[in-house]
Amino acid sequence: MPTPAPAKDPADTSLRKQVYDSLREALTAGRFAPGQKVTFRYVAGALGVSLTPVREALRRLVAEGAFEMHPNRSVRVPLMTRNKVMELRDMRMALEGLAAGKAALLATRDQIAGIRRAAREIIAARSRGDSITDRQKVREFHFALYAAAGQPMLLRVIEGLWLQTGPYMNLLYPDFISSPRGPAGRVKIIEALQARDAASARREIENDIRRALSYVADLADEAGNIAPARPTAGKRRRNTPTGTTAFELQAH
Amino acid sequence: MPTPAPAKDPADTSLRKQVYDSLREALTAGRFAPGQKVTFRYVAGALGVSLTPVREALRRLVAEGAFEMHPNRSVRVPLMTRNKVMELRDMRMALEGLAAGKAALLATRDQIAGIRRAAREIIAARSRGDSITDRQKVREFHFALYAAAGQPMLLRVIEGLWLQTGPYMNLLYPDFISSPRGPAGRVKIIEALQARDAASARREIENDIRRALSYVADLADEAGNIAPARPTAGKRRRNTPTGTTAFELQAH
DNA sequence: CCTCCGGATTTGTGATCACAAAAATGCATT
DNA sequence: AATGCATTTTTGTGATCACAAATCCGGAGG
Repeated sequence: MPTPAPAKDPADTSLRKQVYDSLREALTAGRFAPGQKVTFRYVAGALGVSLTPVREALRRLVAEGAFEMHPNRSVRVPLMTRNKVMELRDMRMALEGLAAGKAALLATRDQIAGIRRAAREIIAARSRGDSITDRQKVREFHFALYAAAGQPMLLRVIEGLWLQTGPYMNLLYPDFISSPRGPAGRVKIIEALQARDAASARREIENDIRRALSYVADLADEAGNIAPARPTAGKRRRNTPTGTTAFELQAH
Repeated sequence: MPTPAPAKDPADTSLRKQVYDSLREALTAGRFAPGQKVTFRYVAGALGVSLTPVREALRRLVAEGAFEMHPNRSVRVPLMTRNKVMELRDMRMALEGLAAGKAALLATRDQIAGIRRAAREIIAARSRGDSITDRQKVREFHFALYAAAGQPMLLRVIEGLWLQTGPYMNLLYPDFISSPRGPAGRVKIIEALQARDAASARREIENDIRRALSYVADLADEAGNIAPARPTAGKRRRNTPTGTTAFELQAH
């Protein structure tokens, strides 16, 4: 039973961790609107826990940049301006390029096989228009690659950057993924791994990230407004749980 | 009055922030021994606050990698192995090189002046053997440079990496800083800024970090894994606590 | 209709309590 | 003296309470 989530620490059953995972999952799944205010008591109510674990989970996500806390001490989902996306793009190019280069030098046969399998599953999902598993497998492909670099601290930082870009990667669908060069880049990466060609692996990853994030950046204007859905102009009266975007809770 | 500390959010007077700053400062000042256990109640007692703000501050530092939490749910100061230092070295080279390159393209005349001033103060402090202000000014030099890149998210990540390497940078003193190429590198960086030469600025920063962190990495086996460690020896567990370094509190 | 101001409500912060897991301690047995 | 086991102490976790700052809301005055 391969769980899609990294499941980094299966032994941690603390409520704090559960809240953290729930929020993180909801964030990457785009279940929070950019700019939306998130109160401690709302999350606590939605998940049926007290404030204590919610505070710690939310604060950690703030420290990781997944949420941001304003001087008015209110927590919101960050708005992405074009400049911010470009900044994340450059950081990701630098670090994921570094990881890909290391991976090319160190990847075992089994690891390469896993990466190739993820690449195949991306093509399969994409061919049948399943954008959900598409995104999931893209993530799997990348992190299987970076894990092969054998640098856990680097992996953590990269995960943090993905968490920040996560909500906005939905914007790549369905238009961007129709681009012809998508699969070709991954093929080249796998070839680079087999050839132990670090420079090539690095270059291909950098190109991949540059293309995708530049595309996203062009969709974000300076105000942080993004094309799809969410007019958001209208004021919300009370943040009754029905008014805001659903943060579907799993009962406890 | 330029306060040496970044003072990112002067308005935040919460106890949590104060505890966070105290711990961070104590950590970079080397007032915690690597591997030392840090309990919530100890910190709370030392600073005269309740557990609540301590928990949140410590957890944030764990999220940032400044401390690490073991599966036994005990918080400790991380031990740096040689591999970890090398990993941090490569990450810092990538990100700080990126920042330096951007800074070369964007730095204003005033910003360059500030960077040059920090460089002069490094030389002054070093010539009179004042390693405390030496380190402080080195930090100032680097972050003035990176701030000129105008990329706040990048700056945050770099700060996180410095926080992790911080306790071990004491190892550079007093031997390493006698190395002849130290001042020359900074001169070249400033020249690169004036010439708007991004590639050169990047290369010089990378060289600087490579030299310093490689030096630390070679010491890490002894410093990180505690002195004894006969390669063939058996258990020899008990990392003699070195008498619990003082975490000097400021009363409240 | 807009602005400003008052109180009522919401919301983050910090302290305290109760509890369970983990570590430390003491004691008896071999 | 060394080892196994039960007890006590320490320590992290989560819930709850009290409080102050921020926000919201409605009405008076322009």
